[in-house]
Amino acid sequence: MIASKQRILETGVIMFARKGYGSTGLRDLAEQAGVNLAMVNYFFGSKKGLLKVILDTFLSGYHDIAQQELTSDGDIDTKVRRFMNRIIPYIRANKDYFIVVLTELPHDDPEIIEHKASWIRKIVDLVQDEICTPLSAAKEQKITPYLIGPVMIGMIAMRFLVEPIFAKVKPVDLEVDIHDGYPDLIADIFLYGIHGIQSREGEVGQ
Amino acid sequence: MIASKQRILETGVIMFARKGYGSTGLRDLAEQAGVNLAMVNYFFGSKKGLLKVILDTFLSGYHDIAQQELTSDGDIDTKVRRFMNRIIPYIRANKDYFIVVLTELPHDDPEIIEHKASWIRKIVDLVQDEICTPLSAAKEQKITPYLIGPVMIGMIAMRFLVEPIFAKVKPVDLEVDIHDGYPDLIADIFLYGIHGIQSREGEVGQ
DNA sequence: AGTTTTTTTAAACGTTCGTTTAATATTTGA
DNA sequence: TCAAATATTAAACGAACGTTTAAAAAAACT
Repeated sequence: MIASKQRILETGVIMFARKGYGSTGLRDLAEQAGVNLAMVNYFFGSKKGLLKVILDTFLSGYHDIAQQELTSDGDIDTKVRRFMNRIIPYIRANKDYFIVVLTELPHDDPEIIEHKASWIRKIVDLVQDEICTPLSAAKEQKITPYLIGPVMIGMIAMRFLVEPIFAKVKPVDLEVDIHDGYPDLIADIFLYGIHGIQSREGEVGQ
Repeated sequence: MIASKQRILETGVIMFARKGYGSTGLRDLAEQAGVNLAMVNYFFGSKKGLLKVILDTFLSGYHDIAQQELTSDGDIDTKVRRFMNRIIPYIRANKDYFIVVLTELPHDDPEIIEHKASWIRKIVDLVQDEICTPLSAAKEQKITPYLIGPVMIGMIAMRFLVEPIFAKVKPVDLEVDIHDGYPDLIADIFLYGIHGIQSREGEVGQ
């Protein structure tokens, strides 16, 4: 990719994540990227076009990982653990992309809502086919991807959404919490939780 | 509260949630609320002042619930279950507030970052004192509120963040997934998960 | 080398932005 | 009932917005 276009994309991700899409001005962005104002529209058509590329870039990468790790061999535990061990480093390496995607996810701009919906649809289908259906086959039907999907992603995701504000709150470094075994730890919490509610009739604890 | 002020607040929550703070214009907002443009600055000082009130309103309610349900009697399981049974209906009843808070959480506007940080600090301390410390006392130290907090909130929260886009994706009604036992279900997944990783030496599954 | 295509620039377009002002209407309280 | 405080209005402020244009510079190609 042309250096200027690349610089605009990178700067866009950073600024949209830190200031929000609507609060980021194109003059500000162009200056930070070291390019002329008109280059944004030249390469991306519009401000919204830049946002679309950012969303597509992250979500296609996310979908690729889900596709690879959820559809290949193994039982549910193996798949979940494999998925977590790839998706968490991916998100961690693309924190600002992730923040832009999550903060723009609920907004209802008709031009970009289709972009998001088409990706989400694919990912929901993957979780349905590879996790929910096998789970429901083993036990009685009760878990849908619309229920389990957000729970699983939420366990992973919220950390990165609150990290910028945690940085202002927590005295020490936050990275130490994400050690080598972190993806396995999250996978274990999730799997113990899912298997727990599937196997019991009574109550947990007390 | 004065009717006009109330209407501006309610409309602000809805529009910030649907379009984003930065992409919402004050003229648009005033017209939707049925008030004069100047009333926003009259009652809230500035656009940013309106956002601060929205953040404070939701986060103070959130903190009150955490305070009440986490500091009163009971073991960890009881506290978590009690908390979930109050916080999920609270978020559900204030979906748009919640979306505004979450989507504005990572942004670094110095004027409002202190508002967010002071609330987050209090909530982190609660989770630390009431959940992490008792957990770590029972077993060896390894869980911090910065690790467990986002996991717990994420399990609850992500649903409401993706709900607007799910509505475009899922053919049927999403509300059916949130039945009466939903908070207990989430609490169970969380508690089975936490107790699972605390009690094992080996691996879960396969 | 000369030609075509692509990239970059400076300037201006019209619009919308958040905010302020000063005058008017309404409500409040003595 | 009349003065004081509060609420509401229309209009305007300058600044910033996203976008477009036309010309210049650079790169690619023949």
